[in-house]
Amino acid sequence: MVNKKVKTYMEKLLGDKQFKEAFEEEYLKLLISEKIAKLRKSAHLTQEALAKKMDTTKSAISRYESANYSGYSMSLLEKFARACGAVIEIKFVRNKGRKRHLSKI
Amino acid sequence: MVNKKVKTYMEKLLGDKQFKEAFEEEYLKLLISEKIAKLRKSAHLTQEALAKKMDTTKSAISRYESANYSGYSMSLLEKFARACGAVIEIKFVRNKGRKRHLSKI
DNA sequence: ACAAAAGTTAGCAAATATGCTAACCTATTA
DNA sequence: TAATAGGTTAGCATATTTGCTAACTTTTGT
Repeated sequence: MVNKKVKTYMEKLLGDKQFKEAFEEEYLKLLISEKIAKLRKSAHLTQEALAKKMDTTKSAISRYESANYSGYSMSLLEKFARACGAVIEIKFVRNKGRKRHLSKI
Repeated sequence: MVNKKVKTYMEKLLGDKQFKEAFEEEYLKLLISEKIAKLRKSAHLTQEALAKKMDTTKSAISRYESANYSGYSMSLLEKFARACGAVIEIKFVRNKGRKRHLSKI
């Protein structure tokens, strides 16, 4: 667990809507690039070997695994997963609390 | 649970690599269109209301929720989720064993 | 039945993702 | 040292996605 001061500071920041949205977006990107790199490695493939399986080039793979890339498409991630012998699972999780709805009251 | 004959037949089909890949891809699409439509409804938004929140138009929303659409990008899904007060979780699951079971689908 | 609201579809311009080539960097190893 | 393998970066052409308008169909409510 992170230091408590940092934690409360982050909570404060995350209270700011604008910051929160930007943070979540950046964080997701980071997650994806990290995850696909990890997936490739777990399949014991070099970027070039994977590129061959995906009908693309190693330079493209490098781009996708780079932390500041953001243009992922589902079809790309699907190809990525398949070439690594995996399957994608995608889930939408509603943030609890905050917005109530009239119908719920 | 599906009828047993159907189940074994599906298992046989899914043993065919080509079929399996096509099936998984189509199934994922279906899942996404279904999931985002469900998400929107759970947020009590009409397509038009959601479109406003996402800075687009209701015709676009309709397209994304249609079962034969396949061009999803992560940034779009991200926008979708945010506008509905949700967060995306994405996971790559390595297929370990050789046999797939319908129960997992 | 009627009107309004909600959802669908087609076709277009602009924006964005993708694959490619080619040059470059960094380790590892013969 | 040289050579090779793995990875990174930039710039370009093509392909795909996205938002838009406008007309259309379906559903809902009175």
